[in-house]
Amino acid sequence: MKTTKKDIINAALTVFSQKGYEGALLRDISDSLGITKAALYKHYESKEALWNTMIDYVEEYYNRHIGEVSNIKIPKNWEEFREISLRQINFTLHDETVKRVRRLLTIEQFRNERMSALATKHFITDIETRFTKIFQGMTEKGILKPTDCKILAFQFTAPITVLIHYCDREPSKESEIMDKIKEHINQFLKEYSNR
Amino acid sequence: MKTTKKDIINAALTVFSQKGYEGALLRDISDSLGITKAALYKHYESKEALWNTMIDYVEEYYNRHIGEVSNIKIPKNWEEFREISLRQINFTLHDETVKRVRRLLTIEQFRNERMSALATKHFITDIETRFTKIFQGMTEKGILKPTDCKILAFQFTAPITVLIHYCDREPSKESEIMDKIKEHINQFLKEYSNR
DNA sequence: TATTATAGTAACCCACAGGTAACTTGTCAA
DNA sequence: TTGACAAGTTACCTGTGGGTTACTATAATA
Repeated sequence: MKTTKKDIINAALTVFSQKGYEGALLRDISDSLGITKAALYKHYESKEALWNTMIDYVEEYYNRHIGEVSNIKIPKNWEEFREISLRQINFTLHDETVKRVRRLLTIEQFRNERMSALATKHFITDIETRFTKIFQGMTEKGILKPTDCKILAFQFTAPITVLIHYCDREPSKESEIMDKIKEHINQFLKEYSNR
Repeated sequence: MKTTKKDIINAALTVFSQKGYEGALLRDISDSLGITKAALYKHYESKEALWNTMIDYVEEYYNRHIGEVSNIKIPKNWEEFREISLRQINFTLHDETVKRVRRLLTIEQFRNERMSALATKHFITDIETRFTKIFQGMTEKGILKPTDCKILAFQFTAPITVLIHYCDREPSKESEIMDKIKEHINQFLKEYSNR
């Protein structure tokens, strides 16, 4: 059974997201696939080329699973809003690929323009856009009284973003972090529902 | 004029915060001081030792300038609260050492326990503690009606933290990021003042 | 003035990472 | 059956980064 390009990309993502570009060795990647370093060169002409192809993959994966904004479901009430939010948080927090991408963006965001742009898209723009749409939809349905949905979306999501980073850093504290996320959501609902 | 240990630490912080531990070369550090790599070994026995000493310095600098919690001023009204907040944000955003420390923590937080703990302290715990005290003080003064000050502090500071990271990543967008920070503060004040 | 410690230099060593070359093996189509 | 290609291996080259050594210059002190 031969190693596919995709296998290599996955292995690369795992290693790069743990050690960063400089720290990651081609040997780490090849070892984890049970092949030799030289075999990698049958698929990618250099470490740099492997890196770039991996970023393409990462970008595409991310857009497909998280950035996608065309099929957003507008909750019918605040309870459903909570459920949808928690479901998305759980996915983001536990999907292995998404986790690796997040680590990668975090540690490599200052190394090149592309990573920097992706980090902003991932950590700020896309979530904000998504929740802005949700809040706008809820306003239309009369569940939320008219406000600036964009700033509201940012205030709702940013604390969650911070806590997700926290969880990436110290996974052993996941349960208390989840509590804090729920507390934040509760407080938010208390403030904005029924008004 | 001889190179002092402090000079070296500062140069090290600059280089490490730009390239990370692996990416930083002793040559980068020595060059920026106008000395040779070998001269560094008169002061520090290894790259690792230099790194560790630098972290000590970073920790101490941070505690002295930001973590310090004994002399917190409680604002007399919401307008003063805004001023105090903005002053602190401006310091955090522009102090060169603090900026470097933040970059360092960001890119190295997954590499060792010490950095991880420091990152959590820096990005979450300390700011939360500071603003919890401020909100408690304001509650006592009757400016803020009694609530859970801790969660409130978190909800106030986390969005700012996210935007500060954004600004580190894309400094050219500083002015619009500052606008967003101000918008967040305005919205927050609208929500919590006069109630 | 001689001594000694400190901070510096140039030149080197060694381990090792990225990358290449030459050879092998397995699979599949003609 | 065989030729061709893809994917693998071992052994090697080369640059380079961390670290050492032996030597020098300077400034303070006995």
